[in-house]
Amino acid sequence: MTDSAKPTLMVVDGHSLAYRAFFALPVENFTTKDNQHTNAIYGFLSMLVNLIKAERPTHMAIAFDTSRHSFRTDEYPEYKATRSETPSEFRGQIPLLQDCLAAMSIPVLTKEGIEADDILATLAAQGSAQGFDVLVVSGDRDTIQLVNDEVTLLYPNVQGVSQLKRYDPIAVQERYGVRPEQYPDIAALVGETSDNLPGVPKVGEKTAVKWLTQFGSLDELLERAGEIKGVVGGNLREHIEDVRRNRRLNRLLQDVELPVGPADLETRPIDAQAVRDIFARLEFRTLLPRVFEAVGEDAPAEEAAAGVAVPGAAELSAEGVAAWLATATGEVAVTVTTSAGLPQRVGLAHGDDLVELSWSSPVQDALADWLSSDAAKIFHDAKPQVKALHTAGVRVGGLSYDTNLAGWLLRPSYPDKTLADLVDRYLGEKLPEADPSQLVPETEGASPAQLAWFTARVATALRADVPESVDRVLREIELPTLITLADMELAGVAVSHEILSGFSQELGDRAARIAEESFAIIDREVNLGSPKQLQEVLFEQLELPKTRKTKTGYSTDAAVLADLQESNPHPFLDLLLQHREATKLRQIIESLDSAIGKGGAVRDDHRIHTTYVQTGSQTGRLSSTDPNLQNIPVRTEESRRIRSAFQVGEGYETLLTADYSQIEMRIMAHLSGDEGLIEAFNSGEDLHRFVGARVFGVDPAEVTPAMRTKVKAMSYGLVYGLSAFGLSKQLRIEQSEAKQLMMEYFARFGAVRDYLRASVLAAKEVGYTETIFGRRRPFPDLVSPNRVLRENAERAALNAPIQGSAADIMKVALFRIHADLLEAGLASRVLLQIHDELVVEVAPGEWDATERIVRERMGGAADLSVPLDVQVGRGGDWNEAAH
DNA sequence: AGACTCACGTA
DNA sequence: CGTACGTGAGTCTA
Repeated sequence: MTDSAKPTLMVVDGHSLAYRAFFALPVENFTTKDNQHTNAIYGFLSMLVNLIKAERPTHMAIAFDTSRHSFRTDEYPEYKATRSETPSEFRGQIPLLQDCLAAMSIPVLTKEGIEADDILATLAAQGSAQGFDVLVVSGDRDTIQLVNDEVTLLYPNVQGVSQLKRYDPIAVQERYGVRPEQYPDIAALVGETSDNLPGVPKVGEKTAVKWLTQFGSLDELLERAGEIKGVVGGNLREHIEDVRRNRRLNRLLQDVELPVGPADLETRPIDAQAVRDIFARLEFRTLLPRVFEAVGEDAPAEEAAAGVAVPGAAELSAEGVAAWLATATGEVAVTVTTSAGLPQRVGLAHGDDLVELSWSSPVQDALADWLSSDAAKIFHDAKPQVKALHTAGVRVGGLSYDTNLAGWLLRPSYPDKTLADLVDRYLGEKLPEADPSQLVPETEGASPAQLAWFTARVATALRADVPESVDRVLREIELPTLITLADMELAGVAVSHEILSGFSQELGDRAARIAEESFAIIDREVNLGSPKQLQEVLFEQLELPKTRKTKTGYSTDAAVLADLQESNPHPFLDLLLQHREATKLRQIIESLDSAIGKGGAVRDDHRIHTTYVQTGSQTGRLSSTDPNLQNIPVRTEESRRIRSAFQVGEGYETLLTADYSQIEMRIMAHLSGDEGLIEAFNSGEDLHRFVGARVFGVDPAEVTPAMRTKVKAMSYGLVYGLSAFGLSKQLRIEQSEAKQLMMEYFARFGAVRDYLRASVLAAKEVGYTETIFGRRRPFPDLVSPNRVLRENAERAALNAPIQGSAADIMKVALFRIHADLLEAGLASRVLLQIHDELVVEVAPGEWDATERIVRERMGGAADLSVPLDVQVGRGGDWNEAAH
């Protein structure tokens, strides 16, 4: 029994136990929505939690193998060679399991060329020497040799990992008939099929034990092998070298050099938030409370919820509101419920003082002044509420915090966007919500005032977490942008149904014609929109060569079809591409057409009102939905007809488009300080011509279109972390030529490469990237042991400050233009933002003033070492205005 | 009905 | 083996 005065060191073979869990648990039940298998992780953690609870170790470590390769395979290449390939579904779980362990503050130990069991052996030896009770947890029988009075082995029963058998010296003697240190001798004689170590034929445990008892030791037995009679005696003499080799290989190293010793492995408090995060990602629900219970900590979310009393709200009259507002100093949290785009009820919270009122005309008057004043107001997801108030004729002022935006800025990768999510995450409480599945809900949802109260408390919690630079982005960029977006969404953009429907008809007819034609060629009718059926036609019927693999088969995307057309020309391929193009355009047109007149304050206003999702990206960009107006086709002549349907609306004179030229490359020039690139932008020369001249060593005038294409692809690729492989694929050139191109490029613009390298390195150091304005994006995967994850993170981290700074600059320009137009009393208004482009609707007689504001604000949005070039166009529709 | 995959539009 | 998005059709699953 464990002496309670002695510390307990528990060392675990992570690999072997996770592997057992992998086969013990059905993978179907343990797959996240992102298709990540988690059965091994779950099974292992479940076992570990039970162990911690039962054994209460004071010190702990988990060891993992680094690879198949070890000093054992060096000596005997066949070692473990018969083991089937580790399934990739298993291998992928190991880094995630290690992430979980990191969150639980449990040290993970690995060493190149050394197996996990050798690490266990070393720690066990050190631990028992230093006065620990040692628990070795492993699924490998070789660890039996470690058992002694201080070291106990916990070994999984045959079925799975739920039951562990405890082996002390007595239990080993009972089970195997020898002392623990003799077990490797038995194993050497019998052999270990799972390690591909053949033993002596016809010799099993019984015979081996008999011999060892008889001769006293393995050495003695081998020495006097001649004395053994019969077939087994002959077998032994024949396989004596195998036995010696087995014994060498199954001896565990007890002197592995490790960066830590037992004393360094003291259990530490878990990182509750990190555990919650990764468990959420792995969709583990029941495990969370078990973890907290096992380590003796409260599960904060559940525990705290019970104790919170939500204050009730007083219903106020118009007079009451004015009086209440007069006494409410400092920030007030506001929640406006809306219906059909208009305010419904308003809840206010000032500390624990909650009031609530219906949006009716007398109340409106009492509130309007305060709402539009500078008095500080906190919202959660203010935009729809601001829109409703603007529609009701009350402009919102004093927006001081938005918990939705703050939550996003703090963790742009997290999908928790609702107030309930934030209440859970930052307060550890549960927001009362009505169960939508019940007709008469048993639980009542929070009232508007209570929502405001929760919002205010979440804001306090967030403010404690949000770094100063990020808080500035919130106050100085995001909040002003929010007000602007509200007005842009309300304004909408006029779109001609006539133009769209005519074009749609035309494309529909064309698609039908192409389909007929293609069916004639392949002699059957298939659904050309079905990748599955297409694969059948292309790769079975027409026997075209198989292409790039996808999850479910072979790709039939446009790039692949173009390649096929080149190598194996077939009329069907061309028709298929044409069909895709026509149906795609038609589909875009149809969805635009059906969006006309919806979502605005006025029905049938012939305009499209998109919704900008301010928290829709991880870089700081906006996204646009319902419909997405940021991906309207533009590349082909035909697709530009769609843009001509976006027109200047009634009461306005013309559309103005303004876009930043090469903003990302300019940011790159600024951030890298590359003198060549800065000169390129200051020279006034065409960027790609200038760069091409430098790279190819010719005069700018001598840069051929082919040269320009190459450096252009290279320049843009840089921003995305493009490799020589990717560049060669895009330009359809040899990889060696792509490599050469990159070399030449960096020979002339070396500071760019230096910057990119240093920027990723710095991100690895601090764990996040930062834009020029201080917006951050965390990148935990930069230090992931999983190569794919890590390299993806590296490319994203390379791009984030560049794309993010561009987004910041555009937002600054956007809200300043919006503010200037309002302040100048102009009717002209910004309608659309497409990342580096704005579309403005200009009222009669306001062109000059509007253009001046747009140019000034866009050009002056940031102070870079290169100018921000702005291109302005004018026209009656979006296509015309683009020139 | 809801989730997933593929393909494809934009910056 | 190139970043950031949203949408729609087909297909699979419950």
